[in-house]
Amino acid sequence: MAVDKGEAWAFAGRIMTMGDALSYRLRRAQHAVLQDFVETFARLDLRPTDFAALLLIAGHPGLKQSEVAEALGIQRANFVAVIDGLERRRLAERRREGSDRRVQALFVTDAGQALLDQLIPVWRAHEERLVARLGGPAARDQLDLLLERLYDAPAA
Amino acid sequence: MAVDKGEAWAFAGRIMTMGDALSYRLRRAQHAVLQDFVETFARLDLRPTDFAALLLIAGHPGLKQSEVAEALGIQRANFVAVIDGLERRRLAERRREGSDRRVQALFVTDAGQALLDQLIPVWRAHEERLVARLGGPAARDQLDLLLERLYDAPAA
DNA sequence: TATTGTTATACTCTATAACTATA
DNA sequence: TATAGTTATAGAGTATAACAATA
Repeated sequence: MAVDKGEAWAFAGRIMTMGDALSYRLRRAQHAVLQDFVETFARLDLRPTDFAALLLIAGHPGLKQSEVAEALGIQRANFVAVIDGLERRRLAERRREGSDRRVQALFVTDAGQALLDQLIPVWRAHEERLVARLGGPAARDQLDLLLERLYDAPAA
Repeated sequence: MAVDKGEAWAFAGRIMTMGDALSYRLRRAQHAVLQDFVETFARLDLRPTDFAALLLIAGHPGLKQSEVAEALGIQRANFVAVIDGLERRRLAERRREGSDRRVQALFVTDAGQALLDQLIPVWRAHEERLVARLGGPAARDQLDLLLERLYDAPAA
């Protein structure tokens, strides 16, 4: 491809669009993966955040709401509706049990644990579908590494 | 894969959380990159979609609204506000010029082109910042390849 | 009938400020 | 004063239905 002259936004001989942007590819990939996830869990009426919260609380019983929210990367204010929903469905529960009566300690109920036991294989299948698209476990590990560099790196 | 008993959600001997999920890493990475992008362009009051639209129209003058919307991956209904904004600021314009009087052909104005000429280096700097985080151009190419596999692949 | 641009609407996610009860 | 949880609210981004003009 030649072509240029005059148009300073052309680079290395070709017209640039956001298709050349990493942010664009990330957005497309994230959207595709999210769709697969949502479709996988839709029939169970569980959104990604619900599942992530259940999984985290099951692995670390007694975590505070604000700790779970932070680990999930959402505002504690926005986590209230999430835990409200899980509690209403009797999948998780809040308990004021420490000496500090401000904190809500979180636990997964037996029903929540039973649901998780069902869901883990479904999630694993979802992950394996993605690994297959990527070309195998080695490719997945490579992708994990690269993605981590993007968000672990100091903000420039 | 052995290990299980009782807690079926523990796998390979460790507690699983969404931190092990590809969707989670993608979300984090996409968020980090988007933040860098937004901060880079914030002082110019240009959001990612504005920039992407300008760039695309500049490279392909006369595109229809619906074509730009589709290329950008947004609904044509939601693109109306985007092009409204660009037109109000005299960066792009709509023209009914074909034989089909339903279509709006889009063009970048001189002011829009001048802004783009300023913006391209800023965008390039943003991309180079990301490449540096990734570890170099080879890593970026590798990431591009992997991301494309995620969204180009048939939906399973 | 079908399509282009448009309007209206709704739903999710995210972000912020301010309140309450505790500490 | 400060903190945990909560409420309310506002802004993006996204998705769908329906309409007018035109084909």
